[in-house]
Amino acid sequence: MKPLDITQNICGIDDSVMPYIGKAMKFADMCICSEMTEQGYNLSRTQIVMLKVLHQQGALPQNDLAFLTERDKTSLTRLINTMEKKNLVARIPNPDDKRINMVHLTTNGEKLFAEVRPIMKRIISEMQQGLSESDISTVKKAMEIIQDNCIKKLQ
Amino acid sequence: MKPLDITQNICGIDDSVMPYIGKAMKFADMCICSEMTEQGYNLSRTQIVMLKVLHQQGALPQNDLAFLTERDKTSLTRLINTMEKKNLVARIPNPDDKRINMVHLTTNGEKLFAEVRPIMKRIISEMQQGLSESDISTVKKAMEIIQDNCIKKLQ
DNA sequence: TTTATTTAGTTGCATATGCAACAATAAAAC
DNA sequence: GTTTTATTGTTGCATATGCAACTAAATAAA
Repeated sequence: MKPLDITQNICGIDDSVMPYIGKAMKFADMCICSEMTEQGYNLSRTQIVMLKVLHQQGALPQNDLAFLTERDKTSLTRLINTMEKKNLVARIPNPDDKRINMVHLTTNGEKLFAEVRPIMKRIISEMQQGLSESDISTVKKAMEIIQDNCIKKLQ
Repeated sequence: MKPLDITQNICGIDDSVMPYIGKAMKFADMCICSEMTEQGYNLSRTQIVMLKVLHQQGALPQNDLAFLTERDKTSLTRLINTMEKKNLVARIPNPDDKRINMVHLTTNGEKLFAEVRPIMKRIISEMQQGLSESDISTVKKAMEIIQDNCIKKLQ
């Protein structure tokens, strides 16, 4: 049986950065997840992002949370369900507009975020070891350009 | 209600490229999916990648396909099921080793890939509009570094 | 004021993915 | 040659996600 050509550009078509960012993202997620488990935390990257947004912004309606995190509102509903069961967040109805649930960090959620944050910082600096400041800034700029191009196309 | 701070770095913790690549990836996937639908093709990026790998490498055992595409073998099993139902690929048992299924592109699969390939090329060049050669090469290099760092950590 | 429209959130359904456990086959150990 | 181990692929379960359809509440239109 002929050997595999593992040098080729697998995840995309021809000359694009897509396969590279896709794979990097995948491995980064695995890395974060495995490290969190090792440290005894049962948290996905998604959940950590929620903790962070709520920590920085304070309580938010679900709709705003969905918008900020570029997530479908139904997906957000269920994510908040999960995090509520874990006692990380709480829904508090807005008396001024009964349609709205304000999502709060619980004390426990704040505590967990404070514990997890330095771990995340370390993981990220380990993952980005070997990238120069300029590399990082180029990558960010490039990703923003791609995002903008996509948004233009999607409208 | 206080306004949202939508300028902040949402998808990650502090100064990392993760949120940028995550979002770019998400939008790129949406873009590809929407464009394919518009053109009358019911194909995900994942499926297109499979078509491409099989086109370039010829028939492969499921295990090798899973390895090449960095995918769980159970996930691959079900992806091949889907693509087999759509008559894009076929499983052909290997007579020399009865455990192995060789996954082939069908004639229909080859045909579809030939049709879809130029569309993908166009989408990608549109998405990368505004990136210089050097940007692209920096991004690729950076993604490989991140991937390698992750793999080291995961071992 | 009453009706129509819009908005926030939920649920049903379809789909995708990963881990653990499994069956069938092949290879290694004895 | 028989037993043990490893490999290939599948299935069961749990989880995540998105679209369409829905309910409840607020706003606009009549």
